[in-house]
Amino acid sequence: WKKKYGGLITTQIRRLGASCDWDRERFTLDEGLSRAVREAFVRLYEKGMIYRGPRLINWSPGLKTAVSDLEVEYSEEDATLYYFKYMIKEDDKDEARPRPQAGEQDEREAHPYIPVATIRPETILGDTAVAVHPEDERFKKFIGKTAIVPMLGREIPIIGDEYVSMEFGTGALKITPAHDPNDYTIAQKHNLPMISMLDKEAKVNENGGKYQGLDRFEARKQLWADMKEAGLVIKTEPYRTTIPRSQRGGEIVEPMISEQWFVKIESMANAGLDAVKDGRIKIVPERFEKTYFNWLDNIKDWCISRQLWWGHRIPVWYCPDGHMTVTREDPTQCGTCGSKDIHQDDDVLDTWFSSGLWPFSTLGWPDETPDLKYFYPTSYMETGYDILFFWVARMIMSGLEYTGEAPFHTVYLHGLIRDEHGRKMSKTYGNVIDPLTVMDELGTDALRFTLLVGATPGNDMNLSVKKVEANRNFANKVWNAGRFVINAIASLEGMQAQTETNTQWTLADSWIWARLQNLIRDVERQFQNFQYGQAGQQIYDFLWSDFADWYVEIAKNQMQNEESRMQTVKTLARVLDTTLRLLHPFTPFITEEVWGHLHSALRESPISNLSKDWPDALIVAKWPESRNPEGWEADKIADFELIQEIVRSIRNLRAEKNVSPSKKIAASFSAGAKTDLLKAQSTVIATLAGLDPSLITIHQSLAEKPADSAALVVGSVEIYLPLAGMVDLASEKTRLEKELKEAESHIQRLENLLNGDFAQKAPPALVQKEKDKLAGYKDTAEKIKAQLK
RNA sequence: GGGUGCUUAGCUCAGUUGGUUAGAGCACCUCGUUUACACCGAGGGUGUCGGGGGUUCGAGUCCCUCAGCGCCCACCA
Repeated sequence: WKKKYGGLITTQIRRLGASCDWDRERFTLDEGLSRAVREAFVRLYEKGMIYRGPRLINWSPGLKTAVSDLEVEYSEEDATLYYFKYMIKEDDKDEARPRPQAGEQDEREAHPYIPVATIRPETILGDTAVAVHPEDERFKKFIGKTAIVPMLGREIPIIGDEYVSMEFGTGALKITPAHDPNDYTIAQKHNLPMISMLDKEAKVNENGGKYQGLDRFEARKQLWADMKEAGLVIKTEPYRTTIPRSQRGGEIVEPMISEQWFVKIESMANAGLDAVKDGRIKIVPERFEKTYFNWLDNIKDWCISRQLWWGHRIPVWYCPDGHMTVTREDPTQCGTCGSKDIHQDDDVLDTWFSSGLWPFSTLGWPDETPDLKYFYPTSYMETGYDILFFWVARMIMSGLEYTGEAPFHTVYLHGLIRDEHGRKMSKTYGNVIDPLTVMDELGTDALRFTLLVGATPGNDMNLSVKKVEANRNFANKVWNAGRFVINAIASLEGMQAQTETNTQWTLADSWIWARLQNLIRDVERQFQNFQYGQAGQQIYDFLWSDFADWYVEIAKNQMQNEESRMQTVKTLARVLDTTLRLLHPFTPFITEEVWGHLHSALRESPISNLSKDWPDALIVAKWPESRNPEGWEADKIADFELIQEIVRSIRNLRAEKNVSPSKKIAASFSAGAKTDLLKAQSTVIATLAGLDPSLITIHQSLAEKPADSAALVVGSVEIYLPLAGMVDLASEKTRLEKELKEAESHIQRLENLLNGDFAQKAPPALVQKEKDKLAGYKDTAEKIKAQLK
């Protein structure tokens, strides 16, 4: 069974591209791990931290096992509240009481009772007291007297306890210590007997008189019917309450007294608290530390026994005299009396008992193996927040208890995946997204990228196929960008290798390289802060917008020219290489594939020295590092951004005027201080904006504004596009006026800002930045005004 | 009841220590047969950042408060 299902799980994990050392795969019932479990149990036992005792536990009648509090789910459901009479014993009646007359009040005097309400009438069979509030004027006179259990006739005391709320229900409470946690607590306080009235299948047992053998719900019906017959029933009413159900089976869980094994948890819990409080362990996101503290502060002893066939058996042997033998090796005789007639405890351990040992049981503990020395303590624990208590807290407690060290220094918690509207995925809704199907249809990389980029730590994520599709498109973009670069490398065939020194980098070359350096730094920073989604998003934007939409388009042009072809291809290859490295953890398959092709293309090319230090596979290639300081080449970036703005505004105008994209048009620039820059970049501008290179004029200033032209102002640069026949003077005026208004509103805003306290109190660099901006807008506004004239 | 998170474009969501004119994908509209990609390219519209108050030169971001939704924990029979 394990081979089949365990194999399925690891197949899925491999399919997702998890990069694990599969030789170290471990299963919780492996011999080594089992030995660790035995060692852990015996150690705790020898320290007196494990005990066996009666305890009210959550019993699952279907699974026939105890389930932990954490495995119980409460759901609000419709139920019935049953009101009935707890008759006071006749003998206790006041002798001086007057004879009953007609009417209820008198009758009640004659046959006094306490009204009680319950949701589970069958538990009446296990009642051992009736409790009222000691200050309750209605009932306090009954305290110390005796009540009669309906149908059974058993006599039970009436007690006073402040736990009882006078306002709720009837103000009186029946006490069933063996089947209710609160009643259990009250019973212990008052030394009440505990009567179990259900067996392991939740049928009434021998304590239930004539109801013995009935299922709990059947007994409820019958008992109530009989009580009705006997005149003990007051009424029933519908009631909404929370019902405890088993997380696994879904059936109603029954609190029951049972013999179980427990771990005294207090010292382990305190150690676990300290490790997070003093920073030895950090939980990401931080808010879960509070949740963790709250749980450990209120923790109860850990019930570690389970009545299942599946698991590590509890290593305790009993002899007929009841001696217990607890040893690391299976014993052949009783450790106390030597009896050979011994049998092992039937119960197994809670699965989390063994899972809690995982960080070191997998490494050979308790032996001081080389693996244990090298890998323990581990570093990061990555898991879903839903098992913070089940698993993480127990690994921390166990790690500290058995090894004296925190098992890891950081816990990173991810959220749960829901459907696109935030609902839990369930078969009933039909909203389940099967990851295998998604991977088949859209690719593993697309799914991985979606999961990584769409999620923020500790927050649930709504997954939709649409998102995966968008990222499939991205993977396609990576593929095609790769194809372009590889073809570009092939186009160098026959060229002589150049030395680096005579290379002239263009503005675009410098810009994309500087942007890449910024990207490397940003991604590094995002990773440090566990912002994996942000990191992925930035790489996505860089590759798609900066590299593919801008640089590749410019590169096409630069490659036309024999002289600049080689250095352009070099830049293409270098940028692609670095981007693929950054992207690899997100989309390992396609990046590995593209990189492999890139590698072999380079090897055969005149620029093969670019790849001379590369390993055989991207997965083991060095992670990129930026050696350039923050702000490096900021002026080049600013220059290029001006070119981008110019191109965008020309494209914008063309779209507005419906100029066919294939039509190459003329343009005049009045560029002022940017004249040299624009002259150098005129080919770039022409290519990207659809201008005719031979019809471009760039001057510092224009004596005369070209007639019949549309005018644009980008920063301090004026652009004139002679669109004879397409330019309507009136609409041009409107457009320019609109732009002027916009510039003026910026000027207004900035002037207000700079005249306020901002100038004095804000950091000077920031103030200067705003001042520069103001100057820019003023310049723009002046130019637009001139054009309007 | 205690705790915690969410509320940002039509939809699903980013927005890292408070600092430009708040972003993305999808959807929508216009244009495009440029030899990497139509799973594409160019352009376009949409926001009282849930309401109110406060701190600050400056708030989507910090504090208080109210409302709605979700989750965790505890469960008054």
